[in-house]
Amino acid sequence: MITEEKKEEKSLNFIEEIIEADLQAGKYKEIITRFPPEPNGYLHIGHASSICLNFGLTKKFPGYTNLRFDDTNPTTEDTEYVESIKNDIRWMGFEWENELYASDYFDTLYGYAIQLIHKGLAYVDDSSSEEIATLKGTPSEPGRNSPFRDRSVEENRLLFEQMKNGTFPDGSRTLRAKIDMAHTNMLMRDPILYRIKHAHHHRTGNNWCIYPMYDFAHGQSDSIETVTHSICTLEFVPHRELYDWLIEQLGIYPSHQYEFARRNLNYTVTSKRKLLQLVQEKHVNGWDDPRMPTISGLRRRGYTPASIRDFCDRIGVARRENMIDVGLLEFCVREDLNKTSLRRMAVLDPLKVVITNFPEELSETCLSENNPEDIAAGMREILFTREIFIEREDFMEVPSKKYFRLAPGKMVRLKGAYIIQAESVVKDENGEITEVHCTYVENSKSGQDTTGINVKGTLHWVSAKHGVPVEVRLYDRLFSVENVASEEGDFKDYINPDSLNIITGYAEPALRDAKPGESFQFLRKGYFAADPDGSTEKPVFNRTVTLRDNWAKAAEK
RNA sequence: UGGCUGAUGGUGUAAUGGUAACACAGGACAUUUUGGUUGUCUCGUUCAAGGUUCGAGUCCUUGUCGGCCAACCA
Repeated sequence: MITEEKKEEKSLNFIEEIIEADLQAGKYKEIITRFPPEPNGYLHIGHASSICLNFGLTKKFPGYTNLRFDDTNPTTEDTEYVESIKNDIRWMGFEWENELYASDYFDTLYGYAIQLIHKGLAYVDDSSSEEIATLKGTPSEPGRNSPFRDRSVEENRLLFEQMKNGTFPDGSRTLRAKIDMAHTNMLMRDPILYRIKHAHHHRTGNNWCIYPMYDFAHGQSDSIETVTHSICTLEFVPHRELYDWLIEQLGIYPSHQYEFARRNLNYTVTSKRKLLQLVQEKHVNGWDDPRMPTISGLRRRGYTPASIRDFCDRIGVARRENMIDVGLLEFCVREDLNKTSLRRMAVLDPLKVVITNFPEELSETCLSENNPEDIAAGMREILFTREIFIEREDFMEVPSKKYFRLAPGKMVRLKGAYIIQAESVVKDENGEITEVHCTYVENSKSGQDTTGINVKGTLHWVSAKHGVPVEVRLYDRLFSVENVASEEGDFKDYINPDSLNIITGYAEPALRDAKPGESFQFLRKGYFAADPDGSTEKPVFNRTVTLRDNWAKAAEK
């Protein structure tokens, strides 16, 4: 038997297993999932995981996925967020079946509330929020009944109607489910279903002054949409009991809730509250600042949809607490960009090199591949001149052992051009090296080298005559500690002060035509994406990620 | 003092009572006109103690440790 390679099928995650079992049991012919963001902020890498899960499920199994905005809290929500969320999901490469809003169901939800009142399962409570909290008890002590718990159905109906009609001020009354104030699950101790908020809603305007709480909107919306598998994160586990209770009492379509563990990334915060704070207090330049873990930030940073999807796929789905190394995300984008991005040369920290035996006026055409991973990307022309820039770190007057870049008397190859040898250095009054004088080796031109000389180092370079200045934004992680949430004190104390370093470098002229969003590999330096702030006169590039750098690792030791 | 939930290399995820695997990270070598890429090799793991079983990461018991739950947020 020579070939027995049945492609190892990737094992299913626990949610896929549930779905497969449901499908096989004939419980459903197709499945319906939903991605339910609240439009109160921008989507981040954590949402990406949920998006890939929910949309991925209905790519793998028959069915579809809805986009539903969980817009039940008018004071925090805005259409700006709605638009950005839609844009980000599409950019990620997913399309929803229906665009829906919890606010579209306000009438239905109101009807559901009336039903509960008639069944004697809901009552209007006049208690203040403090009183409600006091009577709630604690996880280990039972709560006590509200004095308003035993109002008649008729009285409740009337009061709830008045709540709806705007008779009462904010906070003066709530509608509560009548369940059990001694329940071991705190959420079952007569949860609030409706609260009064005289606030403008981004979609329903001033039509309503009462708004349903999450627990009275989410499961009901799932049910209205006949969502089969309602997937959320672990902190909603205690809500499931209430989710099921409401569906049962209302006698509506039984959607089911399944929970997975939120993905945590080290050196990163993904709390919307904290991200909002970073934006509002201008620690970053907006939601799409390339240091932000938002989808829009990652996009501007140069991350590709494929790399983010690959990342989500690799980290998987489970129910245990986790802390994922942000290095994996970087690996994913390197892997993607390595295959697709065009190579260009840019010197970020220039040191002038004069090739003393090269003619002053000559601009010699050299060829270099656009992408060694993709022959079809072809070659491009670059101009070689007597004066060029190399990276300052690529020259050492007194080289350390194993350093095989440029040093006095040493030879290196200039990528796509000639082999040069360093002869002497020019220094300023501070002893700082300002120029390196070299000679080039005749007949050593790239592709036509007949010298037989073997050099270990190959450097990137830019012609001093033809190079164009570019602004380069070097990003580093936004936080200097691995687990920001577990640190004492204010999370902002752990912001990395060096998360952004703006420099001016010299790049080959082709980079002037980079379109915003386009990604390049700057040879030996990393992947860089053109930023919309740039122009033909002054291109701007964001460093997505550095290349792997074994030399830097070795040099550290 | 309660309820819910979880525990597999440094990290993440598999193994569905039958050889603990895959990826990332780390290390070594080879290849390379990017100290990139690629290839080969290497490193190291079932929370603990009992029990059931021919056989336990998986089942049972007890314990230990972690996470979540007392917003008119979602």
